[in-house]
Amino acid sequence: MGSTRDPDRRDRILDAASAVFAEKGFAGARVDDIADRAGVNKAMLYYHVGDKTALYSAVLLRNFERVRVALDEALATGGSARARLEAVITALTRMVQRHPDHPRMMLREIASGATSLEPEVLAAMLEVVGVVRALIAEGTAAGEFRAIDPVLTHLTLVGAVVFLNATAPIRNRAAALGPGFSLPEPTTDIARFIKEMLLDGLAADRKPGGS
Amino acid sequence: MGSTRDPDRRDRILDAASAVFAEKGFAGARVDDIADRAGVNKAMLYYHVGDKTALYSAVLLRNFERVRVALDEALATGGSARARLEAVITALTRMVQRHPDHPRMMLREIASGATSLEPEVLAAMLEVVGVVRALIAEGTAAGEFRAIDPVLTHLTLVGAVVFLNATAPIRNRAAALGPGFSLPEPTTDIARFIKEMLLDGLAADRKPGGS
DNA sequence: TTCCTAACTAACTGGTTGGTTAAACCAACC
DNA sequence: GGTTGGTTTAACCAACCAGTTAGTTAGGAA
Repeated sequence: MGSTRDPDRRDRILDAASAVFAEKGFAGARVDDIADRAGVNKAMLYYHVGDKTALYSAVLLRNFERVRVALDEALATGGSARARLEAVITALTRMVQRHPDHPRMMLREIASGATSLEPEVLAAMLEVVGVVRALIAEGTAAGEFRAIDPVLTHLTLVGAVVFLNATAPIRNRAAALGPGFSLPEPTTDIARFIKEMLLDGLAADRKPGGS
Repeated sequence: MGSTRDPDRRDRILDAASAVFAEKGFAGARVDDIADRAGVNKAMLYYHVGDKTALYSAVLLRNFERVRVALDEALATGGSARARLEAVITALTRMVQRHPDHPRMMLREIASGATSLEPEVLAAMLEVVGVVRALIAEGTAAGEFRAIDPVLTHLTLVGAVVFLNATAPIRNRAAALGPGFSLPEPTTDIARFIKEMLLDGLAADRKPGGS
């Protein structure tokens, strides 16, 4: 039976937890803080979701599901592998900007070696990785992309999207320190940059033989 | 005056702190744990370095200095901007693999928005960024690189190096879960991949008109 | 009305943790 | 052999924090 008082209390709890975990990390997050932001008594977190680790896993699972849905939509646009890859980059960029909590949490997970990531969450992540990997492999097979490692390519892509967006606060702080460093880019600019960079490379003259 | 017993006790403390901060993050790190790993009494940390935040900043400052030196060496090899950029990528990759603590700490800093990064540390970081940024700008001016945002390019580059290396543990865990996912790459492979990817792009056919 | 159960709360607990302190130690110099 | 001053230690403490618990509220069923 759902709550008689507030049916989506669990969602509000997960929202608050996502924000706090992203901001402070697992160890830095205070359960009382999460409860306060969610506007509920702390014991309710334990009643509705579970302990701190269960809360953490629940947040990651929900957030990965969001990404998976967004990627499925991007792939559904059809077209060439390149066109779909561009759609994926756009979707990822929009996702990262609309729900910045998720990449922030994952950055910390990567830093810690994902030692505490539950198998369930790991599986959700691999599902997302698989989508992009398959797309790149398909593009390579179709002759659209160079023969290139699909997993490393996927990581470079995600790394670029996450880095360019997640470093925005640090760049703003840098801009405040010294002049001529600021880079307040609009959403579309970052996505466009990544597409150009990854697809066409940095070199002005492309060497065809340079496998 | 330095310690009469052990002149590099401070270095040993910083080494231990670096390892623990990288593994657990600032909030997750236990001062007692750092002291144990350094093989000293906890009070020695406060005597030689300072409190937990001072310890953290001292570690980052030392680690950034290492990166700066490595980049200076890479730039000193001379040659075209492209050649020097390749040297930089090699140096960064080697650096990340030899001292993985630093990128792990910085990943967490990026995740938290660098709100707790002291100005002194921020300046050390900007110095490193400036080196690569200048090199890219020079290459663009010389016609070697396309006209492209140097800071975003730098971030993409660093993001790729860090991501491809820092995700190794998570990929190994993934490989243990499902078959056909593993990617145990040797050092040089990752550096070569990044060079090809960033310089020549992903596309099999480069479109010259693509801005 | 009475009883039952899910939802909720305030207050507490037991363990942890960053930081301190007073005393001890030790090498050098007089 | 005594003194000085940097170095080291064990023990301690106050604050903090995840998790629990005893008890309350409200709505629906009998």
